[in-house]
Amino acid sequence: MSTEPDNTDAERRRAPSPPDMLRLDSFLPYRLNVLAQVVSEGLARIYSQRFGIGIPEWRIIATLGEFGQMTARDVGAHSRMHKTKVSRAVASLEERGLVERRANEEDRREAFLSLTPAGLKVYAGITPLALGYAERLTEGLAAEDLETLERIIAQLTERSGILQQEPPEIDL
Amino acid sequence: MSTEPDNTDAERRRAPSPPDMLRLDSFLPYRLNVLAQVVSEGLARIYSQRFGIGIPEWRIIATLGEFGQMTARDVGAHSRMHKTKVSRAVASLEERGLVERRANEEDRREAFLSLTPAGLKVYAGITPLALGYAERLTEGLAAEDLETLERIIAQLTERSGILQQEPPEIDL
DNA sequence: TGACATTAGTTTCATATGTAACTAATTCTG
DNA sequence: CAGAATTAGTTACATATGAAACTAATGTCA
Repeated sequence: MSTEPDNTDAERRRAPSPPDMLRLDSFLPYRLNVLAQVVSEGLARIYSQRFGIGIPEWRIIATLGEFGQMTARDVGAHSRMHKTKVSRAVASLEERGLVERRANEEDRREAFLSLTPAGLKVYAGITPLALGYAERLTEGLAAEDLETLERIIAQLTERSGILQQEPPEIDL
Repeated sequence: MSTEPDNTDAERRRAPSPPDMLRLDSFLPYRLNVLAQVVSEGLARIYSQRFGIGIPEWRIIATLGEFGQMTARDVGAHSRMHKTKVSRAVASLEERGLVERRANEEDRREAFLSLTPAGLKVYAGITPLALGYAERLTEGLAAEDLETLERIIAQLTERSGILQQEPPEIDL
């Protein structure tokens, strides 16, 4: 009941004893996760202490800083954050005077969010630090590799979205 | 290349009139995070329901499945999980009879962890699903791009480790 | 040897998170 | 139009998490 015959043998190294061998060090979901986590933490270390905000708050500030005015729903959709996470982070930012809400008179379920002047200041303070971090992170890479990376990330992100739709019921 | 990489916030307090623009859609830490999350969730969707285990548990099973016998410390170091997360996940797996501990008689602080036969069965069940998922995820990519991706991920992971000013307790 | 430091692992505690239930507003259907 | 269904957003609750304190074993060094 163990094996599935659907592994391409091209890059499949037949490994030790028992079942299908999974090499974590070359397993893409795992590698991606480790990298993303380490990068996120490294970046957060730069701004969290200094500006007293966490990752979800920063994402909201960055999104509003870039797009100006959005509903909570759109912020969440764009940054792929759960709506309760967005709701709580926005509440916290509003309390601290960094974000303000303006009710949409045409649909009063939603509200437009935007940065206050104080919020813009935080945005302006963190942005160069964030850009500097990304710059230091990638400064060893060839420009061409960086381009390839961005293209592949886009492809994979789209593809993984598509995979969600497919029937999660495979055989077995 | 654009700005000074060493901007202490004292120097950067006043922002350039329009703040340095941050485009989230091409900001690497952000893109990486979105991708990793979406991929992780997609994979977890496949095994969590069916086998009743979460991400930390799966990582431990995968690590022990690959390396056979390790201490909790080494599992954590290899999979980059916090030691309390490892501790709790191992406790849960032991309770369910998927992992067993064998005290190290030469150093009784630590114990060797390994998969039980039942744990091996879960490992054998999930592994082909995980490999299949990764396969479907990347099947649209050119083999060459995939190689490049893996190389860059390795480079960035190492680089981001170096960028940590205050290394917590992670080696590798 | 005997304090002191270190290490593996656990537990405590406060916080962060997601699911599901909820409110209020809007849209859809007949 | 009424009532059902949907949607934006919040809240309640249970779980997951990490920092720090703790336990027990080992290492260090005078």
